[in-house]
Amino acid sequence: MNLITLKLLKESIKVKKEDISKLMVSFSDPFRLEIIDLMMDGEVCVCDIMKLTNLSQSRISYHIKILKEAGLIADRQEGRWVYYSLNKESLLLIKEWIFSLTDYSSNRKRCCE
Amino acid sequence: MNLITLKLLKESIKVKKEDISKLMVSFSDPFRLEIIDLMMDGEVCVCDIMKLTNLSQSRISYHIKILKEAGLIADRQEGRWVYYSLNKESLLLIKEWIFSLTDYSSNRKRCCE
DNA sequence: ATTATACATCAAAATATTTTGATGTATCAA
DNA sequence: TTGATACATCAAAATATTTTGATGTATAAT
Repeated sequence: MNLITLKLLKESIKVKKEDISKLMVSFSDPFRLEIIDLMMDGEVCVCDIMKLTNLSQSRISYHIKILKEAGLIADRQEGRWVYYSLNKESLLLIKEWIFSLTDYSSNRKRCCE
Repeated sequence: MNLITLKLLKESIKVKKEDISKLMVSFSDPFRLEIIDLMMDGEVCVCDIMKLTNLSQSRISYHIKILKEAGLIADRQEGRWVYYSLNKESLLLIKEWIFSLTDYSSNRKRCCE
């Protein structure tokens, strides 16, 4: 079974483990966390990230691509610039998943038999 | 700067990006999510996981090791069996981090300049 | 003592991810 | 229309992760 049950306030929803793990891959690299951290203060372009970190342009574009493919960030082009920002919907999905982990994981010994 | 600021209800704490990313690596693989999912119902031994999934013993031990090194799970030996369970402290750390992501990430355009 | 079970660990192979430097495309300014 | 800027993409190399099958260690049952 490759689904995870998120037990939320009102209802249970099922989410594919692959979707969760793909989102989590976003957070599994310190450089991506750095980029995400910058986005918490608002939109950033690749050039902002270049100024604020020591990462090369293509390296940043690569990590941005990972984040985008996971659905974690949105982009908006304005002339030559592309502004990236965190996608609140996917953040909420993660939040709900973490909630179900922390709120429902039992203290029961021996789950099986 | 390799620290992340978690802005919590009462205080701000700083957490190393490497610690967060290591925890997040735990969730970045569907097989580990499967194992974590099983642990939500209580303690499991490797043999339980073998029965409930199609993973080989050494493969499970490998993933368990990743989870353990990230600090996500605790273990308890009882005779020949080792029982693994989720470590609530690290789950809370993740929860707090996700909170700071969702609650404080701004809608502000252009973070820089 | 011998054998079986539960699990860890190891080295090699298989895969996947990340980095680098180069090149390509679009936008804009002179 | 030439040159510069912002960024994406590419292929190759560098690295890291994952899987496999074998072997090792402890515990326990016979």
